[in-house]
Amino acid sequence: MIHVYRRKIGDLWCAVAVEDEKVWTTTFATSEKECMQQVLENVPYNNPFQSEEKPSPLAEKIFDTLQSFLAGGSISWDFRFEWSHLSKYAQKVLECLTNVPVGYVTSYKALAETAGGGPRAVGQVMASNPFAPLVPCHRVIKADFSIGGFGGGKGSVKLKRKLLQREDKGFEKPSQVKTECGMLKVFPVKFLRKD
DNA sequence: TGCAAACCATAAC
DNA sequence: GTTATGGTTTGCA
Repeated sequence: MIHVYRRKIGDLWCAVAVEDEKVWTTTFATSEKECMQQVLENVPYNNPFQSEEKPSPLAEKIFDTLQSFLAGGSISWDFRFEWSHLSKYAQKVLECLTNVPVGYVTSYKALAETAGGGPRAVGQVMASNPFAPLVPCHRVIKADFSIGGFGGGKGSVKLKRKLLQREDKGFEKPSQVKTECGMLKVFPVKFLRKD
């Protein structure tokens, strides 16, 4: 049985779906309705699930993590994602992405160069990212440093920008990080085009 | 700038 | 097997 929980953290709604010690999906949105809708989309359709008020210890831990993340902190990865049902390629892209630090962004292109495939394929993976925002899909932008798209409704691109600006650590120069697939280029949040 | 064509993994037929 | 579809990129006017 999969259990779904929700909570309002700051000005955002967050929700998680967990089963035993595994995390199926996490998500966030500006409204409770959107948020719940997104979680349900990521739970395999014929799996039984139930929605509950009182968080399990694991859910509690994830909410704590989300809270510190939304306050601008980094994430501790001491829980297990259930992503074995995702394609090999998707797993690879998501794994690479987890290495992008707070205060930096990367591009669809750079991610494609490291994880394989093409920029649009990377976009596909982002669009169906089951672990937002823990797997930081909001830190992926277009190669020209414009903001790019973002899942989940209308004002969501604005939300993406807001999240990134909240994460800005004042870094000045591009860098690269090590991933299981090789080096990945990352850029300071500052590089982002204002528009 | 703005538009068309190439790009690559998936989902739907 | 084939076609359509993106959170894209590039080239060329």
